[in-house]
Amino acid sequence: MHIVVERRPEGIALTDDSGHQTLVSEGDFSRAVAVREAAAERPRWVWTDTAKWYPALLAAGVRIQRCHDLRLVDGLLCGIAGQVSHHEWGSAPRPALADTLFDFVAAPDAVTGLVVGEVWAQQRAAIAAHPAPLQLAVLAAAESAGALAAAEMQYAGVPWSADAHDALLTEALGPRPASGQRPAHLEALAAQFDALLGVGRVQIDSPPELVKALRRAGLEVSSTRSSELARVDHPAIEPLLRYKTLSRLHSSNGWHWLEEWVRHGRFRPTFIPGGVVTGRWASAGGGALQLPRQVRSAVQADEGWRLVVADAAQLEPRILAALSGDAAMAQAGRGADLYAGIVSSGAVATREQAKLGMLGAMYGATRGVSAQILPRLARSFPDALGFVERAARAGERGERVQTRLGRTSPWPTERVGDEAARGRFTRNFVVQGTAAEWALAWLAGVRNRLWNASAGSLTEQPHLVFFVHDELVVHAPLGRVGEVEQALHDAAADAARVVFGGTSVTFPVTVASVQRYSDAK
DNA sequence: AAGCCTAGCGCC
DNA sequence: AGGGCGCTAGGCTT
Repeated sequence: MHIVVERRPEGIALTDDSGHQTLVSEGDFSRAVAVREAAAERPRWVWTDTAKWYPALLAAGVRIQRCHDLRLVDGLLCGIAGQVSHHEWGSAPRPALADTLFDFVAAPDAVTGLVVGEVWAQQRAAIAAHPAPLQLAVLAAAESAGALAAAEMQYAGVPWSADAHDALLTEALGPRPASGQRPAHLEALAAQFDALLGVGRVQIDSPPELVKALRRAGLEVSSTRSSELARVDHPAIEPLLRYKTLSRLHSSNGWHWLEEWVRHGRFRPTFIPGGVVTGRWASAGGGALQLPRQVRSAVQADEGWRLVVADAAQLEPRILAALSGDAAMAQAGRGADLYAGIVSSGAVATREQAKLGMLGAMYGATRGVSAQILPRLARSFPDALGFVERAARAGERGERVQTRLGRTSPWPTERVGDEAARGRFTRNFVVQGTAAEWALAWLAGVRNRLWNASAGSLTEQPHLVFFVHDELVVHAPLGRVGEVEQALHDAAADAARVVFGGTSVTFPVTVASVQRYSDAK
Protein backbone atom coordinates (compact mmCIF):
# COMPACT_ATOMS: atom_id res chain seq x y z
CA MET A 1 0.00 0.00 0.00
CA HIS A 2 1.33 3.38 -0.99
CA ILE A 3 -0.28 6.55 0.24
CA VAL A 4 0.09 9.88 -1.47
CA VAL A 5 -0.01 12.78 0.96
CA GLU A 6 -0.83 16.25 -0.35
CA ARG A 7 -1.16 19.48 1.53
CA ARG A 8 -4.09 21.54 0.23
CA PRO A 9 -5.70 24.78 1.37
CA GLU A 10 -8.59 22.83 2.90
CA GLY A 11 -6.37 20.32 4.73
CA ILE A 12 -4.25 17.24 4.16
CA ALA A 13 -5.38 14.81 1.50
CA LEU A 14 -4.40 11.16 1.62
CA THR A 15 -4.96 8.97 -1.39
CA ASP A 16 -4.36 5.22 -1.41
CA ASP A 17 -3.52 2.93 -4.31
CA SER A 18 -7.16 2.32 -5.16
CA GLY A 19 -7.85 6.03 -5.39
CA HIS A 20 -9.75 6.21 -2.11
CA GLN A 21 -9.22 9.65 -0.60
CA THR A 22 -9.50 11.09 2.89
CA LEU A 23 -9.27 14.76 3.76
CA VAL A 24 -8.40 15.91 7.27
CA SER A 25 -7.25 19.12 8.91
CA GLU A 26 -3.66 19.17 10.10
CA GLY A 27 -4.75 19.08 13.73
CA ASP A 28 -7.23 16.28 13.17
CA PHE A 29 -4.63 14.43 11.16
CA SER A 30 -2.26 14.36 14.08
CA ARG A 31 -5.00 13.46 16.57
CA ALA A 32 -6.51 10.81 14.38
CA VAL A 33 -3.33 9.01 13.52
CA ALA A 34 -1.50 9.47 16.77
CA VAL A 35 -2.28 7.52 19.88
CA ARG A 36 -2.13 10.06 22.64
CA GLU A 37 -0.36 8.87 25.73
CA ALA A 38 -2.36 9.55 28.87
CA ALA A 39 0.28 11.57 30.68
CA ALA A 40 1.83 13.25 27.70
CA GLU A 41 0.98 16.66 26.41
CA ARG A 42 2.53 16.12 23.05
CA PRO A 43 1.01 13.43 20.85
CA ARG A 44 3.23 10.54 19.95
CA TRP A 45 2.57 8.95 16.60
CA VAL A 46 2.44 5.20 16.78
CA TRP A 47 2.99 3.67 13.42
CA THR A 48 4.39 0.60 11.79
CA ASP A 49 7.38 2.09 10.11
CA THR A 50 8.71 5.65 10.13
CA ALA A 51 10.79 5.05 7.02
CA LYS A 52 7.64 4.01 5.20
CA TRP A 53 5.26 6.78 6.23
CA TYR A 54 7.27 9.83 7.12
CA PRO A 55 8.84 10.74 3.75
CA ALA A 56 5.42 11.39 2.20
CA LEU A 57 4.41 13.54 5.16
CA LEU A 58 7.64 15.56 4.93
CA ALA A 59 7.10 16.01 1.23
CA ALA A 60 3.67 17.40 2.05
CA GLY A 61 5.19 19.82 4.54
CA VAL A 62 4.10 17.93 7.68
CA ARG A 63 6.62 17.48 10.48
CA ILE A 64 6.22 14.96 13.27
CA GLN A 65 7.72 15.68 16.66
CA ARG A 66 7.56 12.29 18.41
CA CYS A 67 6.75 8.75 17.42
CA HIS A 68 6.87 5.11 18.44
CA ASP A 69 8.21 3.01 15.59
CA LEU A 70 6.71 -0.47 15.92
CA ARG A 71 9.14 -2.06 13.49
CA LEU A 72 12.24 -0.75 15.24
CA VAL A 73 10.96 -1.53 18.73
CA ASP A 74 9.97 -4.99 17.52
CA GLY A 75 13.57 -5.39 16.43
CA LEU A 76 14.83 -4.38 19.87
CA LEU A 77 12.45 -6.69 21.70
CA CYS A 78 13.13 -9.64 19.43
CA GLY A 79 16.84 -9.06 19.86
CA ILE A 80 16.46 -9.16 23.62
CA ALA A 81 14.33 -12.30 23.43
CA GLY A 82 16.87 -13.85 21.09
CA GLN A 83 14.17 -14.42 18.54
CA VAL A 84 13.44 -13.52 14.97
CA SER A 85 10.44 -11.26 14.45
CA HIS A 86 7.26 -12.93 13.25
CA HIS A 87 6.14 -9.68 11.69
CA GLU A 88 6.78 -8.98 8.06
CA TRP A 89 8.07 -5.43 7.99
CA GLY A 90 9.79 -5.64 4.67
CA SER A 91 8.64 -5.12 1.13
CA ALA A 92 5.60 -7.36 1.53
CA PRO A 93 4.06 -6.23 4.81
CA ARG A 94 1.07 -7.97 6.34
CA PRO A 95 -1.94 -6.05 5.03
CA ALA A 96 -3.46 -5.48 8.46
CA LEU A 97 -0.34 -3.70 9.65
CA ALA A 98 0.64 -2.06 6.42
CA ASP A 99 -2.67 -0.31 6.04
CA THR A 100 -2.99 1.00 9.52
CA LEU A 101 -2.00 4.57 8.89
CA PHE A 102 -4.82 4.83 6.44
CA ASP A 103 -7.20 2.92 8.70
CA PHE A 104 -6.55 5.31 11.54
CA VAL A 105 -7.30 8.26 9.35
CA ALA A 106 -10.29 6.63 7.74
CA ALA A 107 -11.72 5.45 11.05
CA PRO A 108 -10.38 7.75 13.73
CA ASP A 109 -12.88 6.58 16.34
CA ALA A 110 -11.87 2.97 16.16
CA VAL A 111 -8.59 3.44 17.97
CA THR A 112 -8.91 0.41 20.17
CA GLY A 113 -8.99 -2.93 18.50
CA LEU A 114 -6.95 -1.89 15.55
CA VAL A 115 -3.81 -3.84 14.90
CA VAL A 116 -1.45 -0.97 15.54
CA GLY A 117 -3.04 -0.43 18.94
CA GLU A 118 -2.66 -4.09 19.77
CA VAL A 119 0.97 -4.33 18.76
CA TRP A 120 1.71 -1.16 20.63
CA ALA A 121 0.08 -2.52 23.78
CA GLN A 122 2.08 -5.72 23.46
CA GLN A 123 5.29 -3.77 23.10
CA ARG A 124 4.53 -1.60 26.11
CA ALA A 125 3.80 -4.70 28.14
CA ALA A 126 7.04 -6.31 27.01
CA ILE A 127 9.00 -3.22 27.95
CA ALA A 128 7.29 -3.06 31.36
CA ALA A 129 8.13 -6.71 31.99
CA HIS A 130 11.81 -6.24 31.20
CA PRO A 131 14.19 -6.24 34.18
CA ALA A 132 15.21 -2.67 33.36
CA PRO A 133 12.02 -1.13 31.94
CA LEU A 134 13.04 2.51 32.23
CA GLN A 135 16.25 2.02 30.28
CA LEU A 136 14.48 0.01 27.61
CA ALA A 137 11.75 2.62 27.28
CA VAL A 138 14.43 5.25 26.76
CA LEU A 139 16.03 3.09 24.11
CA ALA A 140 12.70 2.60 22.32
CA ALA A 141 12.08 6.34 22.36
CA ALA A 142 15.59 7.15 21.20
CA GLU A 143 15.45 4.59 18.40
CA SER A 144 12.13 6.06 17.25
CA ALA A 145 13.40 9.64 17.45
CA GLY A 146 16.38 8.55 15.38
CA ALA A 147 14.02 7.24 12.71
CA LEU A 148 12.36 10.66 12.49
CA ALA A 149 15.72 12.37 12.25
CA ALA A 150 16.89 9.92 9.59
CA ALA A 151 13.89 10.66 7.38
CA GLU A 152 14.31 14.40 7.94
CA MET A 153 17.99 14.30 7.04
CA GLN A 154 17.25 12.45 3.83
CA TYR A 155 14.52 14.95 3.04
CA ALA A 156 16.80 17.95 3.66
CA GLY A 157 19.90 16.46 2.06
CA VAL A 158 23.56 17.30 2.53
CA PRO A 159 24.33 20.59 0.75
CA TRP A 160 26.74 19.67 -2.02
CA SER A 161 28.63 21.76 -4.55
CA ALA A 162 28.81 19.77 -7.77
CA ASP A 163 31.16 22.43 -9.19
CA ALA A 164 33.60 22.07 -6.31
CA HIS A 165 33.42 18.29 -6.59
CA ASP A 166 34.07 18.40 -10.32
CA ALA A 167 36.99 20.77 -9.76
CA LEU A 168 38.65 18.53 -7.19
CA LEU A 169 38.20 15.50 -9.44
CA THR A 170 39.76 17.35 -12.36
CA GLU A 171 42.65 18.45 -10.18
CA ALA A 172 43.32 14.91 -8.94
CA LEU A 173 42.50 12.84 -12.03
CA GLY A 174 42.70 15.16 -15.00
CA PRO A 175 39.77 16.28 -17.14
CA ARG A 176 36.69 14.10 -17.13
CA PRO A 177 37.24 11.36 -19.74
CA ALA A 178 34.63 9.93 -22.08
CA SER A 179 32.58 7.27 -20.35
CA GLY A 180 34.52 4.04 -19.92
CA GLN A 181 37.86 5.77 -20.46
CA ARG A 182 40.56 6.02 -17.83
CA PRO A 183 41.30 9.58 -16.65
CA ALA A 184 44.62 10.99 -17.87
CA HIS A 185 46.41 10.94 -14.51
CA LEU A 186 45.45 7.30 -13.93
CA GLU A 187 46.57 6.42 -17.45
CA ALA A 188 49.94 8.07 -16.84
CA LEU A 189 50.44 6.34 -13.49
CA ALA A 190 49.58 2.94 -14.98
CA ALA A 191 52.10 3.49 -17.80
CA GLN A 192 54.72 4.62 -15.31
CA PHE A 193 54.08 1.51 -13.20
CA ASP A 194 54.40 -0.79 -16.23
CA ALA A 195 57.67 0.87 -17.27
CA LEU A 196 59.21 0.69 -13.81
CA LEU A 197 58.12 -2.89 -13.12
CA GLY A 198 59.41 -4.03 -16.49
CA VAL A 199 57.34 -7.14 -17.10
CA GLY A 200 55.10 -5.79 -19.85
CA ARG A 201 51.57 -4.46 -19.65
CA VAL A 202 49.85 -5.28 -16.38
CA GLN A 203 46.11 -5.44 -15.76
CA ILE A 204 46.54 -3.11 -12.85
CA ASP A 205 42.86 -3.20 -11.83
CA SER A 206 42.82 -6.96 -11.36
CA PRO A 207 44.30 -8.02 -8.01
CA PRO A 208 45.15 -11.60 -9.14
CA GLU A 209 46.85 -10.31 -12.31
CA LEU A 210 48.64 -7.64 -10.33
CA VAL A 211 49.98 -10.17 -7.82
CA LYS A 212 51.22 -12.38 -10.66
CA ALA A 213 52.96 -9.46 -12.34
CA LEU A 214 54.64 -8.34 -9.11
CA ARG A 215 55.87 -11.86 -8.48
CA ARG A 216 57.13 -12.11 -12.07
CA ALA A 217 59.18 -9.03 -11.29
CA GLY A 218 60.65 -10.84 -8.30
CA LEU A 219 58.66 -9.13 -5.55
CA GLU A 220 57.48 -11.32 -2.68
CA VAL A 221 53.84 -10.33 -2.25
CA SER A 222 50.81 -12.41 -1.41
CA SER A 223 48.19 -9.73 -1.99
CA THR A 224 47.79 -6.27 -3.46
CA ARG A 225 46.78 -4.72 -0.13
CA SER A 226 48.29 -1.24 0.14
CA SER A 227 49.66 -1.96 3.61
CA GLU A 228 51.59 -4.95 2.24
CA LEU A 229 52.77 -3.13 -0.89
CA ALA A 230 54.01 -0.22 1.22
CA ARG A 231 56.55 -2.54 2.84
CA VAL A 232 58.02 -3.49 -0.53
CA ASP A 233 61.12 -1.61 -1.68
CA HIS A 234 60.80 -1.11 -5.44
CA PRO A 235 60.47 2.05 -7.57
CA ALA A 236 57.24 0.79 -9.18
CA ILE A 237 55.42 0.70 -5.84
CA GLU A 238 55.06 4.45 -5.40
CA PRO A 239 53.11 5.05 -8.64
CA LEU A 240 51.11 1.89 -7.94
CA LEU A 241 49.96 3.11 -4.52
CA ARG A 242 49.18 6.50 -5.97
CA TYR A 243 47.20 4.81 -8.74
CA LYS A 244 45.19 2.79 -6.22
CA THR A 245 44.26 5.86 -4.19
CA LEU A 246 43.18 7.88 -7.20
CA SER A 247 41.45 4.94 -8.84
CA ARG A 248 39.47 4.52 -5.65
CA LEU A 249 38.40 8.17 -5.77
CA HIS A 250 37.40 7.81 -9.40
CA SER A 251 35.36 4.63 -8.99
CA SER A 252 33.74 5.35 -5.64
CA ASN A 253 33.22 9.12 -5.56
CA GLY A 254 33.99 10.26 -9.09
CA TRP A 255 31.88 11.89 -11.77
CA HIS A 256 29.62 8.88 -11.99
CA TRP A 257 28.87 9.08 -8.26
CA LEU A 258 28.26 12.80 -8.56
CA GLU A 259 25.70 12.34 -11.32
CA GLU A 260 24.02 9.48 -9.58
CA TRP A 261 23.71 10.92 -6.07
CA VAL A 262 23.80 14.71 -6.19
CA ARG A 263 20.71 16.53 -7.47
CA HIS A 264 19.98 20.23 -7.22
CA GLY A 265 22.84 20.80 -4.81
CA ARG A 266 21.91 18.06 -2.36
CA PHE A 267 23.21 14.57 -1.56
CA ARG A 268 20.31 12.53 -0.17
CA PRO A 269 21.44 9.21 1.27
CA THR A 270 19.09 6.85 3.05
CA PHE A 271 20.02 6.51 6.70
CA ILE A 272 19.03 3.21 8.29
CA PRO A 273 18.60 3.49 12.06
CA GLY A 274 19.44 0.28 13.87
CA GLY A 275 20.87 -1.11 10.64
CA VAL A 276 23.88 -2.57 12.46
CA VAL A 277 23.61 -5.23 15.20
CA THR A 278 25.29 -2.94 17.69
CA GLY A 279 22.64 -0.26 17.15
CA ARG A 280 24.76 1.89 14.93
CA TRP A 281 23.11 3.24 11.84
CA ALA A 282 23.76 1.89 8.39
CA SER A 283 23.19 3.76 5.16
CA ALA A 284 22.25 2.93 1.63
CA GLY A 285 22.97 4.85 -1.51
CA GLY A 286 26.17 6.67 -2.19
CA GLY A 287 28.11 5.24 0.72
CA ALA A 288 27.13 8.09 3.01
CA LEU A 289 28.86 6.79 6.12
CA GLN A 290 32.11 6.26 4.22
CA LEU A 291 32.28 9.73 2.74
CA PRO A 292 36.03 10.07 2.08
CA ARG A 293 37.85 13.08 3.48
CA GLN A 294 39.06 13.68 -0.08
CA VAL A 295 35.63 14.92 -1.19
CA ARG A 296 34.45 16.73 1.92
CA SER A 297 35.44 20.09 0.49
CA ALA A 298 32.46 19.67 -1.86
CA VAL A 299 30.10 19.71 1.13
CA GLN A 300 29.30 23.41 1.31
CA ALA A 301 26.72 25.42 3.17
CA ASP A 302 24.23 27.50 1.20
CA GLU A 303 24.87 31.22 0.76
CA GLY A 304 24.26 32.91 4.10
CA TRP A 305 24.28 29.57 5.91
CA ARG A 306 26.87 27.57 7.83
CA LEU A 307 27.60 23.94 8.56
CA VAL A 308 27.80 23.45 12.29
CA VAL A 309 29.95 20.34 12.64
CA ALA A 310 30.11 18.63 16.02
CA ASP A 311 32.19 15.65 17.05
CA ALA A 312 32.09 13.73 20.33
CA ALA A 313 35.73 13.61 21.45
CA GLN A 314 37.05 10.08 22.20
CA LEU A 315 33.50 8.84 22.58
CA GLU A 316 34.16 5.12 22.95
CA PRO A 317 36.78 5.22 25.72
CA ARG A 318 34.59 7.69 27.60
CA ILE A 319 31.66 5.30 27.18
CA LEU A 320 33.80 2.52 28.60
CA ALA A 321 34.79 4.71 31.55
CA ALA A 322 31.12 5.42 32.30
CA LEU A 323 29.99 1.82 31.77
CA SER A 324 32.61 0.48 34.13
CA GLY A 325 32.49 3.32 36.65
CA ASP A 326 36.27 3.62 36.38
CA ALA A 327 37.06 6.67 38.51
CA ALA A 328 40.65 6.93 37.32
CA MET A 329 39.60 6.94 33.68
CA ALA A 330 36.84 9.44 34.44
CA GLN A 331 39.54 11.63 35.95
CA ALA A 332 41.73 11.20 32.85
CA GLY A 333 38.77 12.37 30.77
CA ARG A 334 38.15 15.57 32.73
CA GLY A 335 39.85 17.66 30.04
CA ALA A 336 39.06 17.95 26.36
CA ASP A 337 41.42 15.10 25.41
CA LEU A 338 41.04 11.81 27.26
CA TYR A 339 44.17 10.34 25.68
CA ALA A 340 46.22 13.28 26.92
CA GLY A 341 44.67 12.67 30.34
CA ILE A 342 45.83 9.05 30.25
CA VAL A 343 49.37 10.28 29.54
CA SER A 344 49.11 12.74 32.45
CA SER A 345 48.04 9.90 34.73
CA GLY A 346 51.42 8.31 34.07
CA ALA A 347 50.01 5.10 32.61
CA VAL A 348 51.74 5.50 29.25
CA ALA A 349 54.31 7.82 27.71
CA THR A 350 52.61 9.22 24.62
CA ARG A 351 49.16 10.11 23.35
CA GLU A 352 49.62 7.67 20.48
CA GLN A 353 50.25 4.84 22.96
CA ALA A 354 47.18 5.81 24.96
CA LYS A 355 45.02 5.77 21.87
CA LEU A 356 46.45 2.54 20.49
CA GLY A 357 46.14 0.83 23.85
CA MET A 358 42.53 1.87 24.41
CA LEU A 359 41.50 0.85 20.91
CA GLY A 360 43.22 -2.47 21.47
CA ALA A 361 41.33 -2.96 24.73
CA MET A 362 38.00 -2.25 23.07
CA TYR A 363 38.67 -4.29 19.93
CA GLY A 364 40.49 -7.18 21.54
CA ALA A 365 44.00 -6.81 20.16
CA THR A 366 46.16 -9.86 20.78
CA ARG A 367 49.40 -8.91 19.09
CA GLY A 368 51.52 -5.92 18.18
CA VAL A 369 52.13 -2.61 19.89
CA SER A 370 48.57 -2.29 21.06
CA ALA A 371 48.62 -5.60 22.93
CA GLN A 372 51.95 -4.67 24.54
CA ILE A 373 50.45 -1.53 26.04
CA LEU A 374 47.44 -3.30 27.52
CA PRO A 375 49.03 -4.51 30.78
CA ARG A 376 50.06 -0.97 31.69
CA LEU A 377 46.57 0.35 31.05
CA ALA A 378 45.13 -2.53 33.07
CA ARG A 379 47.24 -1.51 36.06
CA SER A 380 46.09 2.10 35.90
CA PHE A 381 42.48 1.47 34.88
CA PRO A 382 41.52 -1.95 36.26
CA ASP A 383 37.77 -1.28 36.29
CA ALA A 384 37.61 -0.20 32.64
CA LEU A 385 39.82 -2.99 31.37
CA GLY A 386 38.08 -5.51 33.61
CA PHE A 387 34.73 -4.55 32.15
CA VAL A 388 35.67 -5.36 28.56
CA GLU A 389 37.50 -8.49 29.71
CA ARG A 390 34.33 -9.77 31.36
CA ALA A 391 32.34 -9.02 28.20
CA ALA A 392 34.91 -10.95 26.19
CA ARG A 393 34.80 -13.95 28.57
CA ALA A 394 30.99 -14.01 28.33
CA GLY A 395 31.19 -14.10 24.55
CA GLU A 396 33.79 -16.88 24.65
CA ARG A 397 31.41 -18.93 26.82
CA GLY A 398 28.71 -18.48 24.18
CA GLU A 399 26.72 -16.01 26.28
CA ARG A 400 25.10 -12.79 25.12
CA VAL A 401 25.86 -9.31 26.43
CA GLN A 402 23.89 -6.08 26.76
CA THR A 403 24.45 -2.40 26.20
CA ARG A 404 23.66 0.06 28.96
CA LEU A 405 20.08 0.57 27.75
CA GLY A 406 19.48 -3.11 27.09
CA ARG A 407 20.22 -3.81 23.45
CA THR A 408 21.33 -7.44 23.39
CA SER A 409 23.92 -9.14 21.25
CA PRO A 410 22.71 -11.98 19.03
CA TRP A 411 23.22 -15.60 19.94
CA PRO A 412 26.58 -16.72 18.63
CA THR A 413 26.78 -19.01 15.64
CA GLU A 414 27.28 -22.70 16.33
CA ARG A 415 30.67 -22.90 14.65
CA VAL A 416 33.28 -24.41 16.90
CA GLY A 417 36.70 -22.90 17.22
CA ASP A 418 35.65 -19.28 16.96
CA GLU A 419 35.42 -18.59 20.70
CA ALA A 420 38.11 -15.95 20.49
CA ALA A 421 36.27 -14.16 17.69
CA ARG A 422 33.04 -14.23 19.69
CA GLY A 423 34.87 -12.74 22.64
CA ARG A 424 36.20 -9.90 20.49
CA PHE A 425 32.69 -9.29 19.20
CA THR A 426 30.98 -9.12 22.62
CA ARG A 427 33.90 -7.10 24.02
CA ASN A 428 33.32 -4.52 21.32
CA PHE A 429 29.53 -4.82 21.34
CA VAL A 430 29.07 -3.38 24.82
CA VAL A 431 31.17 -0.33 24.01
CA GLN A 432 30.15 0.30 20.41
CA GLY A 433 26.48 -0.37 21.23
CA THR A 434 26.40 1.93 24.25
CA ALA A 435 28.24 4.59 22.26
CA ALA A 436 25.51 4.28 19.64
CA GLU A 437 22.94 4.85 22.40
CA TRP A 438 24.75 7.95 23.63
CA ALA A 439 24.93 9.26 20.08
CA LEU A 440 21.24 8.55 19.52
CA ALA A 441 20.33 10.41 22.71
CA TRP A 442 22.55 13.28 21.58
CA LEU A 443 20.96 13.34 18.15
CA ALA A 444 17.45 13.26 19.62
CA GLY A 445 18.34 16.02 22.07
CA VAL A 446 19.70 18.24 19.34
CA ARG A 447 16.66 17.57 17.21
CA ASN A 448 14.29 18.48 20.05
CA ARG A 449 16.13 21.72 20.76
CA LEU A 450 16.06 22.72 17.10
CA TRP A 451 12.39 21.77 16.98
CA ASN A 452 11.47 23.85 20.00
CA ALA A 453 13.28 26.86 18.57
CA SER A 454 11.63 26.68 15.18
CA ALA A 455 8.33 26.91 13.45
CA GLY A 456 7.49 26.40 9.81
CA SER A 457 9.36 24.61 7.10
CA LEU A 458 12.11 22.22 8.14
CA THR A 459 14.66 23.43 5.64
CA GLU A 460 14.16 27.13 6.37
CA GLN A 461 15.29 26.51 9.94
CA PRO A 462 18.48 25.07 11.36
CA HIS A 463 18.23 21.37 10.56
CA LEU A 464 20.28 18.19 10.85
CA VAL A 465 21.81 17.01 7.61
CA PHE A 466 24.37 14.37 8.53
CA PHE A 467 25.16 11.86 11.27
CA VAL A 468 28.11 9.45 11.38
CA HIS A 469 28.34 7.46 14.61
CA ASP A 470 29.85 10.20 16.77
CA GLU A 471 29.54 13.26 14.58
CA LEU A 472 26.62 15.56 13.70
CA VAL A 473 26.25 18.24 11.06
CA VAL A 474 23.58 20.94 11.25
CA HIS A 475 22.86 23.28 8.35
CA ALA A 476 21.96 26.63 9.88
CA PRO A 477 21.37 30.24 8.84
CA LEU A 478 24.35 32.40 9.78
CA GLY A 479 22.38 34.31 12.41
CA ARG A 480 21.43 31.16 14.27
CA VAL A 481 24.79 29.43 14.48
CA GLY A 482 25.28 30.45 18.11
CA GLU A 483 22.12 28.81 19.36
CA VAL A 484 22.85 25.66 17.35
CA GLU A 485 26.32 25.40 18.89
CA GLN A 486 24.74 25.75 22.32
CA ALA A 487 22.17 23.08 21.49
CA LEU A 488 24.94 20.67 20.45
CA HIS A 489 26.77 21.19 23.75
CA ASP A 490 23.65 21.04 25.91
CA ALA A 491 22.33 17.91 24.24
CA ALA A 492 25.67 16.17 24.80
CA ALA A 493 25.46 16.83 28.53
CA ASP A 494 21.89 15.56 28.53
CA ALA A 495 22.81 12.42 26.63
CA ALA A 496 25.12 11.28 29.42
CA ARG A 497 22.27 11.65 31.93
CA VAL A 498 19.81 9.88 29.63
CA VAL A 499 22.05 6.87 29.02
CA PHE A 500 23.86 6.54 32.34
CA GLY A 501 21.45 8.25 34.71
CA GLY A 502 24.34 10.26 36.05
CA THR A 503 28.06 9.67 35.70
CA SER A 504 31.21 11.55 36.59
CA VAL A 505 32.49 10.95 33.07
CA THR A 506 32.33 14.01 30.83
CA PHE A 507 31.49 13.92 27.12
CA PRO A 508 32.93 17.01 25.50
CA VAL A 509 32.00 17.81 21.93
CA THR A 510 34.09 19.88 19.56
CA VAL A 511 32.01 22.27 17.49
CA ALA A 512 33.11 24.12 14.38
CA SER A 513 31.00 26.37 12.20
CA VAL A 514 32.29 26.32 8.67
CA GLN A 515 31.41 26.94 5.06
CA ARG A 516 32.95 23.67 3.93
CA TYR A 517 32.81 20.37 5.79
CA SER A 518 36.52 19.85 5.14
CA ASP A 519 37.34 22.94 7.22
CA ALA A 520 35.87 21.41 10.38
CA LYS A 521 39.08 19.67 11.42
C1' DA B 1 22.36 -11.39 -17.81
C1' DA B 2 21.99 -11.75 -13.01
C1' DG B 3 23.46 -13.09 -8.63
C1' DC B 4 27.01 -14.28 -5.38
C1' DC B 5 31.67 -14.11 -3.57
C1' DT B 6 36.15 -12.07 -2.55
C1' DA B 7 39.61 -8.52 -2.29
C1' DG B 8 40.33 -4.23 -1.14
C1' DC B 9 39.53 0.25 0.90
C1' DG B 10 36.70 4.17 2.48
C1' DC B 11 34.49 5.66 7.16
C1' DC B 12 33.69 5.38 12.50
C1' DA C 1 46.65 -5.78 14.99
C1' DG C 2 41.42 -5.78 16.75
C1' DG C 3 35.24 -4.36 16.36
C1' DG C 4 31.31 -2.54 13.03
C1' DC C 5 29.80 -1.30 8.24
C1' DG C 6 28.91 -0.10 2.32
C1' DC C 7 30.54 -0.05 -2.09
C1' DT C 8 33.18 -1.24 -6.36
C1' DA C 9 35.55 -4.19 -9.47
C1' DG C 10 36.77 -8.56 -10.98
C1' DG C 11 35.67 -13.17 -11.46
C1' DC C 12 33.00 -16.93 -10.63
C1' DT C 13 28.54 -19.68 -11.05
C1' DT C 14 23.88 -20.22 -12.58
